[in-house]
Amino acid sequence: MKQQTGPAKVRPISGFPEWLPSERIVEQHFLDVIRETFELHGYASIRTRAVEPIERLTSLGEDTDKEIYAVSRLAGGSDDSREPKLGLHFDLTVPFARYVLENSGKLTFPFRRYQIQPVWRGERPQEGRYREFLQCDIDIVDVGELAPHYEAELPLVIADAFSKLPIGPFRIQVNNRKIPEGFYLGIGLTDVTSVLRIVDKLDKIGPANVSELLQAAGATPEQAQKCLALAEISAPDESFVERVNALGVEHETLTEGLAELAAVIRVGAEQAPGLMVADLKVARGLDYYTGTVYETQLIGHESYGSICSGGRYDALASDGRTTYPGVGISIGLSRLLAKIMPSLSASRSTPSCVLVSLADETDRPQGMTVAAALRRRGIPCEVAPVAAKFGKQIKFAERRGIPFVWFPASADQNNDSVKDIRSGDQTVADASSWAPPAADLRPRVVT
RNA sequence: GUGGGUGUAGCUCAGCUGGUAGAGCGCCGCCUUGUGGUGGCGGAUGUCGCGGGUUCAAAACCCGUCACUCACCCCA
Repeated sequence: MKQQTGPAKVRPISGFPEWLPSERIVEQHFLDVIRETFELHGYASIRTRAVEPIERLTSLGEDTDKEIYAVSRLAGGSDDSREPKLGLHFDLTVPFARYVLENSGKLTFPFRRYQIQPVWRGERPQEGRYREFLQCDIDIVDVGELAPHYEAELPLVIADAFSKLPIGPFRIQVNNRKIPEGFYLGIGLTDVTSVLRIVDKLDKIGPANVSELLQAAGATPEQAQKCLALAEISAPDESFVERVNALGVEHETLTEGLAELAAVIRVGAEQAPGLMVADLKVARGLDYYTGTVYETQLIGHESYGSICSGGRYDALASDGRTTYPGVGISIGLSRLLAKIMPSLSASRSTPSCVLVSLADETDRPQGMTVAAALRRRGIPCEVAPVAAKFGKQIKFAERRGIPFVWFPASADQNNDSVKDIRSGDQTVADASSWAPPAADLRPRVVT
């Protein structure tokens, strides 16, 4: 047996990102804003377990199962074989659909909920693509029928949240699955999924390559041309309907999709001009979507992909007798932050606003009393780790970005005083009444 | 899963055709005998990813392996 000389070297695990304290402050700010906004719009919070029976996760599409992380006891023996095999959820919509079925008798419909949790996908990581990441999800489900106006509501909620965050300009692209589906069927292409998948690459590989791939998949040059013509349609208003009609393809599903998308875009144009764009190439990977689909890109970072996606699903939650159609959209918070974190920072790496200094270790009780008085009034603070030269204690605060150092009264100073170490200003202060400027109370996100 | 790139100090990296490790930043101490930031002086830190091979000699060359990373696939 080989002798272990020391602990194994610690290493990051690819695809499982972790933030430093100052970055986590930024993330928490985003979480606070998103949560407040969701609640402002009346969404109730739920949390679901991390695992679902693998069967439930895989019943939705062929592509998903290879991404699922299985969960089992390390020492699981034969007595475990009766339990369902478990997997970590890869999104929040599937667990939510299960939760609705399980609690349908206790929920009131239409039910609107938000859910902020990690999800797991066993993919090869890349920039902005992780194996564990945070999603912030809102969904609305109803019994039997779901009013179409909800499909316009969700992007407006997202826009409200994003407008309060330092992420720059963004655009929500909306499409309706029925449009490409009806269109492809209308021109005689029956493998809708494959065609969608190819057309989805348009931005990345260009029209010529898309055409080539389509023809390799069995389309005629004319069919490929039509697909491209449809995919290239994009409009901030209902004008896309005429442009589609001008292509001269007729199909019942297409007509339905056009009407539905037009309704969503109309509301968007009224309530939030410039936010939504009808973009007929948007496809969305997950195949449980049946109508409206959303993607969101940061303007100027289009090739980064979508940072917030979702859509309408009519058949995801069904117990055989009753169906609960829903519509949802999810912020890929980890992906969003990965892109913009380099341009952001926290004003300090700790919540502490004040460091209470100690002239001598015997003064610690006095320092703790000062700290308690500050905390009673909501001022985050901590007492110096050791009594040291004041210069060292100031440096301790400075390295963490703590803006104030408190000096308790001493033999040569009758009063407590507090120093703003950024300006150097020091004033006499009383722990029962002094307060920092509001802007300094909590760490801020700065751009 | 497939293909490319990279692994040297806490961080960013240098290290030529082999001669057993360096810089900047950061960190610590002192100048500064209880109020920091600038400046000066001094200091600590590496299984050179891991295992094997070639060689008198390997961070360097060869083989393997692992990790990270980029692209494909797919997606937030």
